[in-house]
Amino acid sequence: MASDVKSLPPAQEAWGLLSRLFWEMRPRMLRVAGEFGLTPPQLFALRQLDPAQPVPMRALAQALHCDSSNVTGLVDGLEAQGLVERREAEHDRRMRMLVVTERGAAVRSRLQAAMQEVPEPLAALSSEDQRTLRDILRRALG
Amino acid sequence: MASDVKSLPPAQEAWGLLSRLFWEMRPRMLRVAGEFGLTPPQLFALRQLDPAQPVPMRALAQALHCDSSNVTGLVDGLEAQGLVERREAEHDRRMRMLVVTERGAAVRSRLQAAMQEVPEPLAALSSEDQRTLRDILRRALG
DNA sequence: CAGCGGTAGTTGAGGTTGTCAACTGTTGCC
DNA sequence: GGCAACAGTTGACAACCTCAACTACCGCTG
Repeated sequence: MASDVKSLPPAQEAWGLLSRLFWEMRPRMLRVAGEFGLTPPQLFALRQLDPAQPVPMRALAQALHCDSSNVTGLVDGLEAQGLVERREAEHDRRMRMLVVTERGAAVRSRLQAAMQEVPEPLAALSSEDQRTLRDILRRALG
Repeated sequence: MASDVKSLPPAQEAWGLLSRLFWEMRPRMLRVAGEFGLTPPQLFALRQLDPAQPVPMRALAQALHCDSSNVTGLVDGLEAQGLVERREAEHDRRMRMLVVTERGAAVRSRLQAAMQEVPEPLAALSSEDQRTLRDILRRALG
């Protein structure tokens, strides 16, 4: 029954292992979001925003692969916590530029640090494996 | 500004690249769920269930990292589509065993195949890179 | 065997996410 | 000026998710 695992193509087996890794990281994401008083979608939204460069809400909607009307509510939440501000755009009064506040940038930074923490299974690899893994992923995604 | 990217520890850079890969796979997951008439949580639930071995709902809740009451509604949906059945447990009448129906197993199988399809960036790697990647991930997660 | 603590699952309240359709205000172009 | 297109909001509606309260059941212990 389990013997056919051996016959999987290498890339497919690798992808399966990666899927498992990500599934196992889900609780951590939920925990981090909770620690910062954010819901997961709010966390993704804040992570997506760049404190150094305001973007219109439309851009955030595209980045999150969701409807604009959804972003309205999401930003409402972030704005209510003082993490983000809606600012009028210079040359187009239809747009509202999303500006990450100072407090928002601080939260985002700590949040990023928590999310970027290397998962145990990868951290346990040898230095050489870590470097090789990085090199391969650079070739794939760089 | 971007120069500090080079100074990232290999494992952390690798993890960052993997995070990006998974984020990019999100649309595919949403599409697959839609194609089978499932919502993403329902997809995860069905994927989690083993057609060969019924489990109590409690086990599914733990596997999904969510509350039991949530699973009630999730299973309601799957059951309404004839993909899953609630069956009484043999020796403990508190439990309801979740049984994947024949139709459920068929859907689950096609769904798994779609999700297991190797993402483009990994598929584009050389055969050697693919094998090396698999070997490293086996060491990390095997 | 009666009772008691603990467990499995459901229900209902309340808040968030997400989509779609309809709407307002604005822009760019003919 | 007029008009199609765009940005964002609103409202309706469905789903998700948690918590607290509840029912039914188990197992143990006195």
